[in-house]
Formats: sequence, C-alpha cells, structure tokens
Amino acid sequence: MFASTLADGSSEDQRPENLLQLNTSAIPGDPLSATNLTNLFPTTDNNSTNSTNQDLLSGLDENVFDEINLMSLALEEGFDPLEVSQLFEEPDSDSGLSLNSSHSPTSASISDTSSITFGEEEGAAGYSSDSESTSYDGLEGAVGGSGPEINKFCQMDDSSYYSEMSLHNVHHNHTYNQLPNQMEPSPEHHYSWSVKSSKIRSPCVNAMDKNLSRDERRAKSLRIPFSVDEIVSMPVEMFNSMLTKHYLTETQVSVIRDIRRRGKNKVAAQNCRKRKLDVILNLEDDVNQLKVQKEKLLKEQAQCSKSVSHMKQKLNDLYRDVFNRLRDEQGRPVNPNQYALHCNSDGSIMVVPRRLFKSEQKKDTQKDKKQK
DNA sequence: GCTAATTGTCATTGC
DNA sequence: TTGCAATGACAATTA
Repeated sequence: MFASTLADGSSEDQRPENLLQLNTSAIPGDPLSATNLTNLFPTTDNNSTNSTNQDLLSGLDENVFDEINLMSLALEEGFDPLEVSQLFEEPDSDSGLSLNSSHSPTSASISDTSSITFGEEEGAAGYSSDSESTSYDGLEGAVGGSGPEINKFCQMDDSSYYSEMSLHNVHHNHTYNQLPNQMEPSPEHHYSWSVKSSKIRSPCVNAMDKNLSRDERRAKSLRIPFSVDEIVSMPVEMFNSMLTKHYLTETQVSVIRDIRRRGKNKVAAQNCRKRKLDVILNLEDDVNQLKVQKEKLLKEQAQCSKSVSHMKQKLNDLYRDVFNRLRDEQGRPVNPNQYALHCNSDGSIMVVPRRLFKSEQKKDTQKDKKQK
C-alpha cells in the first residue's frame, strides 16, 4: 500500500504547495517530521529513497499510518492542499460542510494561475440538503473526486492541473449530471472557460466521477479512508471501533455517521417499499383468490337452487300422482285441497285432513317456541 | 412540458 | 437513554 502510494505520488513531485501543506499538517512531535514527510515524496530519481523511506516507516504506530494514509490518499487522488489543511485545521466543522475554501489561507496560493479563488465555493457552509449537494457537486471536480483520474488518465501538467481545479471550483452550475463541456459558457464564466480551454479534459474527470453518489463524493472529498459500502454495511461494533481507532477529524466522523445513517435508511426505505409492494401483491392475490372462490360459490349456489327446484317439481308431481290414485271409502277421488299427506317418523304415510294437519302444525310450532 | 414512477432523505415512532 | 429499523411524507430525478 505504502510503496504503491508513494509510487503514485511520484507524479506530484513538482507541487511545492502540496509539500508545504503536508509539512504544515504533520503531527507535532511525530517521528514523521515535516522534513521526513518532505523526504517521503519521491523525486523523479528516488528509487533508492523509496526503500529507505519504507524502512523508516516500518516502526511507526498505527495512528501515524492512518494519518499518512489520509495524506497518501490525498497524493494518490490528486492532492488538494486546501482540503487537507481544512481536514486538520477545522476539527469543529459540521459534517464536512464547512468546506468553504475561502477561509483557507492557502487558497490564494493555489489559484495563482488565475485570480479565481476557492472562496467561490458557494453554499458550502450550510447543512441543508441543497447546500450540501451544491457544495459537493462543486467539490466533485475540484478535489479528491477527480484527482486520481486526472493523474492516472489525463496526464496533465501542473499548470493545467491547477487550472482545472480552479475551473471546476468556479464552475459548479447546479445542472446535475451535466458535463462542463456541455455547458454554454456564460458571461460571468467567460474567464474560466477561456483559460487554457484546449488543455481541459473535463470529460475525463467527470466521466469517472459522475457515477459516484453524493456520499461517495463526500467521502472522497474528505479523504475518508473507507468506502461508502464499508461504512454502511459494517457491523456496529466494527463501525464504532473504526471511529475510535482511526485518526479522524470531527468533520470526518460526522460525515461518516451521516453516510452510515443515510445508507442504512436508504436500505431500510428500499426494504420498506419492497415489503409494501409484497403486501399489496399479496392482497391482490387474496382478492383474486376470493373472487375465484366467490364465483365458485355462486355456481354452487345456482346448482343447488336448480336441484332444489327440480326436487320440488318432482315432489309436486309425485304428490299429484298420489292424490290422483287415492280414493276415499266411497271410491271417490280425494281432494288435495282438503287433505294432505303426512309422513310419520316411522316412515308410514297418512292422509290427514288439512284442518287437522294445520292445527297440529300450530301446536308443533308453539311447542318449538316454548322450547326455545 | 406534463405526468407517473422511482429514489433518496428526513422526521417520527416504536422496539 | 441510545441505537436502530420501519414508515410516512416530501422533494428531486427519471422515464
């Protein structure tokens, strides 16, 4: 890690500002003094010094390495002295949103290729969502977010590097996902777009960063040495120990907690919506099943009604047939309006006068009522 | 340009 | 009390 970091940093060896800033942010009393740090950065012919430096570093404690990791990250990803100075000089800033670089004494030195300063990073101080996205979108091209791509892929010289940094800082325009080269240069941006525009390779920078989420850009811009995925998905214990073990500024800790909270909530919201959708789908299934069941029951009911009416019809026919055959003692046909067939419990059938039949029926119903 | 769907975020609540 | 998941509400973005 260290060797590769130092090797990557070799392209940065012509940036006196960077070295100066790193020197100023070295931990007081740390074995890695400003001088040592300066020596850490390889020059073009420092293959031999690399190994020496690694030997030197082998005895350092973890915190020092963490500190250096942040710095090496900065080197690796296009070091911005302004931001690193803020990381170490503004421990009280809230959630990394005090990124207004105009407060940094280094901003003037950085922007000496033009009169533009990082102070034009508008909206960076607040903590509303709007100002947040504004500031980080601005940072996207200005700091770590685009650094490695510039270094590794764009191969620009230092002057264009700084111009690019300045341009991106000036040029956040609140048109999300729009590449700077797709924008029409406005009058107030005339200067920035006229400066060395032929050397600017914004698509190279933005193409790499535009796929990053806001939190990823935040983490990158604050040099947080963990991925958003790691921050969100690591267990609580590991997360807490990570916060305590690593040398992190309050800003970084605050942003890390924000990232974790939002990441967790994002997942929770996704799960919640998935569950809600499942519930809706299940309810729709239930509705469909109940509809099918209802249809089935209605068919069954129709079938039953049909068979009942059929049986009634047969019973009437039978009744009529029986009475047609019945004869009284004088051999006369029995009037079905005056007599009725009564079925006893033992299965025997009697011909009963209807008036008696009705009075018995009344008695029976009265008995039933009393019993109830 | 309008609209519906999707997604991220915040605030709140309950465990 | 604190942390966290669940969820409603809202806004921004996307299709």
